[in-house]
Amino acid sequence: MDEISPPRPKDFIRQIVADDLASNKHQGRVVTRFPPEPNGYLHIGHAKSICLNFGVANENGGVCHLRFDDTNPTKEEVEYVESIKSDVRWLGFDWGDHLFYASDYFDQLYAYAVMLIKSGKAYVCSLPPEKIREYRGTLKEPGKDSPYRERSVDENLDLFERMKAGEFENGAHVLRAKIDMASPNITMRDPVIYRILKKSHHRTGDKWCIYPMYDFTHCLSDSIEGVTHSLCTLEFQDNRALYDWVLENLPVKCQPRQYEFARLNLTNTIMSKRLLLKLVQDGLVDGWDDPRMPTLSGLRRRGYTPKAIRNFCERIGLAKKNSEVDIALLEHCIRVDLNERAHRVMAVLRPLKVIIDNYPEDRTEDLVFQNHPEDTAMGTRMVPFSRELYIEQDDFRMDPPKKFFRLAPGREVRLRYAYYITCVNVEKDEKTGEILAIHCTYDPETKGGSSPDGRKVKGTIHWVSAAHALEAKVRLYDHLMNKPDKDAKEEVGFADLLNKNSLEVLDVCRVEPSLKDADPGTKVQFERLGYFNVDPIDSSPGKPVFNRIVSLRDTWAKIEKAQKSK
RNA sequence: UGGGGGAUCGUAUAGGGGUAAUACGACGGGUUCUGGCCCCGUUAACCGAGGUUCGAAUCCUCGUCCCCCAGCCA
Repeated sequence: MDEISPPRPKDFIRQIVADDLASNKHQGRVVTRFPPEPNGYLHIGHAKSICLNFGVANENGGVCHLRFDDTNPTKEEVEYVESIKSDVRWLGFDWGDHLFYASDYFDQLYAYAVMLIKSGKAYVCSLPPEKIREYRGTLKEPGKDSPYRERSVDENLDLFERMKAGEFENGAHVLRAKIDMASPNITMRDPVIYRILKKSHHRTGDKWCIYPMYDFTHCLSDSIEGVTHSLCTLEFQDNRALYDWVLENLPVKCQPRQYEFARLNLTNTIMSKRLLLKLVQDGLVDGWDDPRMPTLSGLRRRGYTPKAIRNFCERIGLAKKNSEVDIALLEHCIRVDLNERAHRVMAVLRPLKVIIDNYPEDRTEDLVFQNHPEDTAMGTRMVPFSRELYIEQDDFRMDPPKKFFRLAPGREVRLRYAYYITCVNVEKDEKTGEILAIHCTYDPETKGGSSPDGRKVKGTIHWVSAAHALEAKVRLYDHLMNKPDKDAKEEVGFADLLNKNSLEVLDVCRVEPSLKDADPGTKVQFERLGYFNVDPIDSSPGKPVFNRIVSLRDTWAKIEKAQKSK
């Protein structure tokens, strides 16, 4: 019998959904929604919400709607709508026919607002913005009633109608719910539900000059769509009272329930739309899809796969506690995915010339390489070998430290899938002492990488044939932000946190010739180095540019670091 | 301190009265034609004080600390 691993314990949201299903609370339906505002690009934090909402629906035979919360035309653009749709699709989710826009409901929303006025539960307030703020009170002190609070239903109806007709300027009047100016929950102190915004909307054009506020729109949109579980982040906990109030005071068909979970925070990462925008605007990154950005478009360009991101979102868990996930987990997830799927190839990032003295000058051999050492189904390929090669500068030391298993004067190592070579001489610039080339001899008996006499070599290094290698540009990415020092005496600002070394461009790397025509978006493992993506934008035919997605775990680097700190 | 929330290994999550578990990380070892992958092991936590109970991370009481709310943003 197969071992069945125990199912991962359900998070609190999934427990609620399961309980509701068990008690038949929503007649067996599960309807969720992912409700982005089209005012920016999606990032890894949104991925958490997307995976949750679509995940919960998919797991329970339900549906998840994609609904744009487009109630503020001053901030929203079609460009964002399109990028959001393609990012959600890329992540691997399908909303089917369930694509909605809050703006589709503007007529209904207006009608609902009129109902509220008629039942005496909403009024037009003509206080200017700063007075509204003043009347709202503070955290400790209750607010006081607006002088316009007791306007007659007829006057309210007339004014609201005229607001809609465009008779007033921005800010002249607003429609407010009449709830309780003394409520300890500030959200309930007669919240504004409609405001005048003389701005054309990316979907409704100039039809409207009044637009509903989030609190009024969201719950009603959920209700109109028959959403059962409305999942949002923690900062909306106070808003839930208003969400429920609106639905309870209007003749709606169904009452969805709102549940809140903690948003994702990641170490070494900023997630705020404002700061992300600042990075772009200040030219600190290359754009929204800079491979260092936590945006889905940035991660995609970096080379992260949807599968890895989904897996990550599954593993971070879900709770109501504010937390910060270690970015090492994200990196772990992409390594797991690519370890399984990426072809292994040879690339030398910082080339050091090696000359095999006893290898014929005019000879070239094609050697057999595994595309994936653990998956023979991925096949083999031929890689040329010749007298002059490049190896990694890091793989040679004049004076090897302890535990250094690579090449050094007199040492023998294996060239992966090729021959054993022994370093016999080092060519240096007489003036600067710079190493120009390494002279080695090879053992013809070790072709393919193993010796008939069974002798062992400690190290295996990667290489490319100098004459055959392709010159390529490679970008090494590191975390965009440094981790804040918890022991720091003073609060450090955004600028101090920026990692100045988040990008290193290597212009003259040498990669094996098979990479010449790699398609944009191809993900490979440069053996012993890391996983790399063929940049979809800067690569051109025959001239791939590689983005490092993530390095391989590097045990030697740790050993060396430990040695140096002694 | 008006209201709403939250506190479990370094980090993120399980555990809903009965042996505090899993993953990432860190550390050590095995294996190895990648110092990768894989395998094994070690490390390490219930915010505090009372109470209820044979037994409390879990239930109760009182504290402490952290987060959110005073947009005509979402």
